[in-house]
Formats: sequence, C-alpha cells, structure tokens
Amino acid sequence: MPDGKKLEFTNVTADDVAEAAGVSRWTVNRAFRKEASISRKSLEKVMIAAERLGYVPDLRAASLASDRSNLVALLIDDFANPHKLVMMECLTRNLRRAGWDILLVNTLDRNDAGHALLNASQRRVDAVILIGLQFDDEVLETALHARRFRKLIIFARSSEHANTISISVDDVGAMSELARYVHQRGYRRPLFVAGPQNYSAHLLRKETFFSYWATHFGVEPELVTVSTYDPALAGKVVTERLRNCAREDLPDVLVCENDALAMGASDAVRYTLGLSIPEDIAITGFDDVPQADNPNYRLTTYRQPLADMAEYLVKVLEDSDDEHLGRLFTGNLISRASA
Amino acid sequence: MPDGKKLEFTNVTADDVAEAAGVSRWTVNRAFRKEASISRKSLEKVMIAAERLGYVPDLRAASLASDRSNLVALLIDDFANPHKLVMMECLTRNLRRAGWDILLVNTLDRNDAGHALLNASQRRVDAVILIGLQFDDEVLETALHARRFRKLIIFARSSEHANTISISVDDVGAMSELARYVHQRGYRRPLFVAGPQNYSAHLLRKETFFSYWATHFGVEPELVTVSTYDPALAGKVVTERLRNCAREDLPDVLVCENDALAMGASDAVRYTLGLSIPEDIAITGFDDVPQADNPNYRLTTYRQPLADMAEYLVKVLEDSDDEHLGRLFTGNLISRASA
DNA sequence: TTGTAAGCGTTATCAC
DNA sequence: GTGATAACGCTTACAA
Repeated sequence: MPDGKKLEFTNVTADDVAEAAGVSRWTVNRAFRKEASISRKSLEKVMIAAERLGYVPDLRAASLASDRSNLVALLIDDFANPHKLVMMECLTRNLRRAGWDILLVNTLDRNDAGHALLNASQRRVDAVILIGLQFDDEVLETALHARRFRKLIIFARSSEHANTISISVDDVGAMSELARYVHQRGYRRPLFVAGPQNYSAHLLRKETFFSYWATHFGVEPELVTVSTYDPALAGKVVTERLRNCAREDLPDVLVCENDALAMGASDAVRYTLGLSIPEDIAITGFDDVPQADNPNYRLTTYRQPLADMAEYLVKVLEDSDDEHLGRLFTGNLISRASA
Repeated sequence: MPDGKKLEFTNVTADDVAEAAGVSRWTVNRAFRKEASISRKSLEKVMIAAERLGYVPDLRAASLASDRSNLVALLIDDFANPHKLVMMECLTRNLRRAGWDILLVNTLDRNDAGHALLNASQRRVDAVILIGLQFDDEVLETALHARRFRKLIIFARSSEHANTISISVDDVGAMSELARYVHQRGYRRPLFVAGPQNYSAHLLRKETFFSYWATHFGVEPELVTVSTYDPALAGKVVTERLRNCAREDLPDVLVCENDALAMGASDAVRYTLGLSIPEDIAITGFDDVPQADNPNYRLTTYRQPLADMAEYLVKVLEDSDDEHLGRLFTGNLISRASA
C-alpha cells in the first residue's frame, strides 16, 4: 500500500541511508552538518551510502522541525529602474554565499504588498527584505502586525519605523555633498527632478537639496515631479516643463533624484530639446547604475556602497535576534562630464 | 516544558483554530482551500477564529505532507544584460499571479550551477526554470541525473535536450527575417558580433545568419566574438576590430547577437570611432530591451513575445506530468533608425 | 458534510 | 560518539 505511490523518483530518506550504512538516522543527520561530532568512520560510511542512493536532505522537513528556514523573502517592485538589477545581483550573490535561499516576490502594486507579505509568512521565512517603493508606513504596520518572521529589513531606503532594520545610504549626507558640488561648480538655477511624492520616505533627497539651497541662496529651487521612476516618463515630464521656457529662463542644472530619472531627462534635453549637456544644461543623478558611465550620459552621480551594504545585511541576518539598529552608509560622489 | 520555547511570536496551528472554532482540524484545513466542500456556517466559524488568532497555514508542512511545494526555482545568471530584468519581471509577474512561489538563485558561475540545482532539490521545488548562459548539456545532464523535481524548463533559449522543456523564440526564423531585412536594405559587408561561443546552444543565431549569407552571396560574413554579454566589453571588442580598418574596408552593418552587444557596439561606433549610425555603419540587435527604443540607440531589433512565452510556461507548470514538448514562438522585427 | 488516525522527513531531547 | 522517541503542522485516506 504505502509503496508504488510515487513512480517518478523514489524519495530517499535519512532512514534509508541509515539502514544502508548500518547506523542510526541521527548519525546520518550529523554527517550532513558542519559542526558534527561524528567519527571519521561513520561519516565515511554515511557519505558513501548517501551518494549511492542519491540522498539529499529535505529542507522542508528540516525547517519544520527546527523552526529555522534559512530562507529570506525579497520583496521588490519597480522593475523599470535598472538599479534594481544591480541591487538584486549584489544581494543574491551575497546571500547565496552565506547560505541563504531567496524567495523572490514581485510586488505588483501597493495593494499587493500585503499579499506578498502573507505569502512570505506562509513559507515561514526567517526574514523579509524590502527593496521597493510601495512599502510605506501603513504597509509596514500591517507587516509587523502579522509578523511571522524575525526580521524586517528595508534595503537601500531609510526608514524611521521601529522594529524595522534599515540598511541605506546616508541620503542627507550624500545629497548635501551633491548640492555643494552643484553650488561650487557655479550652477545657480537648479531644477530638481523628483520621483513619486506619495511616500514620505522618498522625500529626503529633495528636502536636503532644498534646504541646502534655501540656506545658501534664500530661495526655493524649481521642482518637477515624475510619478514613477521610469526614464521615458521622466523625459516627457522634463520636456513638457522646459519646452515653453524662454532660453534665458532655462535651468542651468537638473538635479535628479536618481539615475533612472537623470537618464530620461538627459535624453529629453539632448534629443527632444536639442540642447547640449553640460553646456546648456547640466545634469546630476544618484545611484551610479552601470549605464551612467556610458558615453551617452557620463553622468555625475552618487554611488551607493552596495557591496558593503549587502555584507552588512548578511551580518544582520546571522546575528542572534537582538535588537538591531539600522545603519547608514556613506558612498562616493562620482564626477563625470554631465555636470 | 513544551511552552515558553518561542517567546517572539506564538505559532498558531490549525489545531488551535479548530479548538477555538469548535470543529476538527480537517475542517479548518478545508476552510482554507478553494474547492472546499464545507458548510457556510463552519467556514464562517473557522475564518473568524483564524482571524482572531492570526492563523496562517504553514506551507512547509503542507508541502511536506502533500509532496507538492508550489515552488519553482529560477536559476539565472548574466545580470549585466538588461534583458534579464525584463524577463524576470515578466516571469515573476505571471508565476505569482498563478500562485507559484519563486526560489531565486543567482548562478554565480558555471561551476556553481550544480550547487544551485542541488539547492533547489533540497527545497523540493516542483520545477526548475533556467534563464542562463551557463547551462550547457553537461550541466543539464547532471541536473537530470539528480532530478528531484518534475520539470526542467529552459526559458528563452532553445535546447534539444530530451527530458527538458524549452520555451523559446524561434531563433532560426527570427534571424532569417533579420538577415533578409539587412539584405534588402542593401547592406553587403556585415560584421557579425557574437557572444560567448562556449556553448553550442548560443550558436544558432550566428549560424542562421551565416548560412543565409552563404546562400545568397556565397561568402562567409566577418565575425567578432565577445566573451560575455556585457555592453562595455562589446564596445571594446568592436573598437579593437574597427580601429585599424581602412575606411573603405569598414563593415556597413553590425549584426549583433543581442541588444546588450548592440548597445555596446553602438556606443563604440559613435563615441569612440566617431562614426554615425546608420550612415557610416548600421546596427541590428535582438531582444528589444526597453533601452533599444531610447533616442541614443533607436535599435532595429527583434522582439521576443515574452508575455506569451511566460503564459505558456505557467500552462506547462500546471499541466499534469505528461510528456511536454517545448515550443518555439514567433516574435516581431522592430525596425528603427539604426538599420 | 465532518471527524479520526496515520503518515511526510527532519530536528531536539535525553539517555547510553 | 551514538541511538531511541517525541515533536513540527499539515494532508490523505477512510470511516461516520
């Protein structure tokens, strides 16, 4: 009765290996651990038997019994932004090297975030990592309420929310440095190109720049807002704004909230408006995506120390469940031809 | 003794809910299924109790007991290629909508592929999806040997391997169409820009173009090879090749194996060599990544019907375990200014 | 429609 | 260093 159930491939269990090797199941288990206190002889016997039978430990069962899944959920959205690819590469590489498996969830829209979190909960992930736009305080609140995971980490975005670990670049320091750079280069009529203004967490860069400018010049810079971090849309918005500008009223620099916006703005300035960069209008970005170094853009931008941030993330995951503080990282201003 | 073990959050089980609702555990289970034959009254009782206690079914346990994990592994590499981001977005969106969870594995190098597969095995995924370069026949062989998953799907690349399901664009048809286009536009001195030549599966586009050219002109086109699909590297290789060319020996069109190479080539031609596109040299790509439509490139390319392919992938996953045939899809030639 | 009992393949605990 | 036994939380029969 119990056999003949699955015909496709036999499910070799630790018991089978134990029997074949003439040891107990628990000994088999130990053979597959790092900190095993097991005799050389037993280990060998087990490994040979396991190899022969094609045994691989079942992580579902292990996780169920131990209440550690070694799995983290990665919630991500905004796939139009090339920076996401860079971040994913960096995170997946580091997590994998440290032995963490990753449950990838494409959070389709803000409404979907709750479902995504629920999903992760049901797999009993050890931690949730958020690299998205749509996770505002309200969503975080729900997440923490239904908390079935040990840690909630917000990557590459600052968050003041308690019970949340934010691993992020120091936006204030970074944008101050950029503002100073723009200032010292002699630009005086900046137009700030901002992304979605829905969520307070995204306003930090803009506010920092604005406050710098107010302090030094006593005026508020011009502002346009793009409703998603989509380069094409950014291009349209910028075109719309500048098209009817008298030549002498044009801004002399576009300070963009990130590279995605900056690249779109750059294309618009050069190809749609027929102006040159940086002679007519300069441009700055943020993130230093690979394309920023491209001859089309040569974007002056700010590089986030992603590798360090990812490394720290792994450390946070591995630490025992103490209270963790988030951490702010300092990156580098990358000066290129665009400003 | 058994309590006080986990202090952070209580683990509410179906038993707890059953007790609170005054029904059996099995009834609780049914309440959380779609095809539940359960009375309205029981359902309500269960749901209220579940809500109050904060119960969420444990998918590890479910998977262990049912031997279906509803989890697929996505093995991916080559993060320098922006097309990967597009594919991931499309796949994750479709899989998620159909209720599949995704285990993301960044396959660091060819050697790592085996580990990645083992990893997936241990989580007992229902299927493995490969979107990578490094999965040649040898790796596939190992994968199939240690097969603990029902399906091995190769996405966006053709494979002749038995026991493997390949969901891919029809490279031969597509490249024939591109070759005809290039031909009819009057180009006569093509240089084919190919990616890594290590694995036979990647040669199809090149071979198709070469065979077209041989048939129609009786000569073999020129060829350069780039060892990874990295735009910057492609730019270097192309520059190297064309720098010492006498003007009259220059190719009149660069036929690139994909957009990543084409964009790198385009940058090199315009910025490093100072030539114009398409007047001095034309360029074609393959994939139609979002950036291909960018004013910097306006790349003539071939668009893969990713949405259809992803939809079919989901269908394949959901079908019972019959023998599946892979399928070739037909896309569209996108004509833009670059050729 | 609902309940009962026997798995699923590990890990944890406690003896030896 | 090694082995028995009880969890872990669900699904799958089968019986009521």
